[in-house]
Amino acid sequence: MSKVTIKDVAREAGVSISTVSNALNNVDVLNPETKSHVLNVAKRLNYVPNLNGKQLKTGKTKMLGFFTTSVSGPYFYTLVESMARECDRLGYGLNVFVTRDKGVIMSNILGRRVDGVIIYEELRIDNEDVIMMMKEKIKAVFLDRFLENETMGSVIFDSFVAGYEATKYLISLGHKKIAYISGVDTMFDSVQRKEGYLAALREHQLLVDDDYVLQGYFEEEGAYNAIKSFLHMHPDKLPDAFLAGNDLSAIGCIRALKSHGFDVPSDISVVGFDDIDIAQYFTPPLTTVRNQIARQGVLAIDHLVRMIQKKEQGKKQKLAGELIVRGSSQVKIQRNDPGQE
Amino acid sequence: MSKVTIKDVAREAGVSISTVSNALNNVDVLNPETKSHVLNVAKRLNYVPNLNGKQLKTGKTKMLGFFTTSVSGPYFYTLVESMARECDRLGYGLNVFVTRDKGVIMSNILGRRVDGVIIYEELRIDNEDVIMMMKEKIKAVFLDRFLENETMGSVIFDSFVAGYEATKYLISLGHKKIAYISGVDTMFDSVQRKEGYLAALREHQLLVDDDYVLQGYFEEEGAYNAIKSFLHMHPDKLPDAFLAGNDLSAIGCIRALKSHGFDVPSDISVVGFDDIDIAQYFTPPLTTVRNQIARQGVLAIDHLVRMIQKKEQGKKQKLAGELIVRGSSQVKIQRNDPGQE
DNA sequence: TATGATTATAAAAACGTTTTTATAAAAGGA
DNA sequence: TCCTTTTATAAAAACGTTTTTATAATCATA
Repeated sequence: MSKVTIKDVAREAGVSISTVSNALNNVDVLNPETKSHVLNVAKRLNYVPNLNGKQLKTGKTKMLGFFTTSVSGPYFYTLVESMARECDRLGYGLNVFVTRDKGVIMSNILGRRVDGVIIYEELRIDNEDVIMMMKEKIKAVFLDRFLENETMGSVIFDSFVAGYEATKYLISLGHKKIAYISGVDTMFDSVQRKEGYLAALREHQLLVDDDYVLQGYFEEEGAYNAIKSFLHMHPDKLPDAFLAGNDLSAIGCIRALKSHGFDVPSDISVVGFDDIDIAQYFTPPLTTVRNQIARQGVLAIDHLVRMIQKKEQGKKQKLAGELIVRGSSQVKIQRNDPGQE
Repeated sequence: MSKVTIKDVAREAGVSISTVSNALNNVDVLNPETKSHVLNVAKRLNYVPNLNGKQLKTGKTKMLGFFTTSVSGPYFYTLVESMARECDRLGYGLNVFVTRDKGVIMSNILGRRVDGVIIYEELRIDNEDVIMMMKEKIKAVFLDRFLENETMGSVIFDSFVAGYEATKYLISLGHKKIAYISGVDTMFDSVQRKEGYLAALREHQLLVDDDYVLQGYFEEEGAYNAIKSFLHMHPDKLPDAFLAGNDLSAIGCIRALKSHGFDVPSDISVVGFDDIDIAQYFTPPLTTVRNQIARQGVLAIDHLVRMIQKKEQGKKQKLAGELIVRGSSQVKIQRNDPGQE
């Protein structure tokens, strides 16, 4: 227990605890001398206010919560780092909960451990919970989730358009057989990107083949394995290009292709999403649709803090991607001998 | 404010608040019927205990704090993920503070926002602060820092031995001119690894050349640039091997070497440290000294929780590395033409 | 000089819990 | 039957703050 309390300071300084409180929170009502005297005593005693007492009384914790299923990988660390820094800048702390336990989540949110929350979509907080949060006037911003709800905020990346544009880009290079490496079907981004991909294919009357939709789980290993087994099962159906659900899958995909003796991009083009920090350094550097992850984090925090401090209404913010063309994609080479490798 | 409090539950159930409290915390003193009745009412009213009230009274927050300068990159995300999961498993939450602001750090620690803290060494909390933390009986575990202090815990990786062994390994392959890519000199691991490297060189009467100690800042880009400028400034002093301060620098180093037309490992061997998740998938797969990062996180949390719950004394835990030989290193090839490329 | 307004400080209430202490009823023993 | 235990619940105190209300002293005004 923090030994020295406001009472000790009051006693030592020979004033009342309200005077100490006023001095510490510089409520401008005190005689300047009294104030500085109190402050000196507080310093001398190494007084640090107990935050639990403070929080109980004020109802504010100056903490924001981030609830997620993972913090691993470039997507999450970029996000977390940007949010944590923005919190720090704004005088908040960030509580990171890596859990799927609804009880933990709800007792922390409704138990007022934090003044507001950022929720990563994969948690799929159900409607009932959202309604309860609304009733309790919880301030919340959802990431990568389209929330119909009026009072909650959300920041999403426009994955549909990103998928659509990336596919159109590949088509424009002359690729016809384009495969998609999907994430998990509970993930908004994965689904949206696939929808965009399918829309572009249909628009160009290109083949929509179920075999061309692989499961890579948004992870390097997942994509690697998916490609390996695809090449094994359908050696005759080699696509012209792979559209990977995110950069991590693109990297796994390229590794798998390389290990089978294919060259990227001259044999097969690969495009990813996100433009994670290592995308530009990979060999070959990844063509990708940039998702300003750090910006998402900052926007989410800023919005949340405004909702808390300025009673701002929750709003939807949708960020557009930007196609970054690098070395992992190129114009389709029409080979004379169709059976390469 | 969470509208419904324990008082509301008490009133609605027709009992006293102490009875409600006892029912909720199943203190076994109540008539089972009373208890279940109270529980039902609480559930019906969607009662969630206010954590600030609870924390104030009990003096426990069931939160641990992690104070660090960054959460980016494989090292940190592996660490944070493992700590957050272990916290969740043990019924704690994790507060992540990415800051260098001593005021923020101290007011959160001494203000009892958390029951205990994990401190990443780079923060270099000074001795005065450590003493104050001791006086206040703060439970703390330091990561990657050798704390002389008796009452605080620490978990470190034995970077000296790791550096020594890695260097000896390179020497055993026949390499003589071995360069080291250092991190920052305030980082324990970087310094220790370098010391181990130097010790091994001396032991084998090998050249200790200041030009062979580069600054890579423990980052991919940093190492990349360091190698580039080294190759530019000393084209005649090409080493046989690079010992990179961590895997990220090893990756940057290899990229730079490749871009100059060198092959790794046939021209130059490269060895890293940590065995980050992508090390095995890199091309070539990295030879590295494994640092069980996730294990460090778990050990730190477990130890901290025991210090809190079982009043365990703070102790020092030192983890040994393990050399993982992969594709980025090989026996030195004695070329006839010493001036390759 | 007496009165009302202002200033500076103190006292008390409140935040929502848990925990200690008190009270009342039921049960047990002689 | 009376007294002592036990059992079940209620009341009150406490945690460390902030905030509201009260009090005393000073100041201005008439």
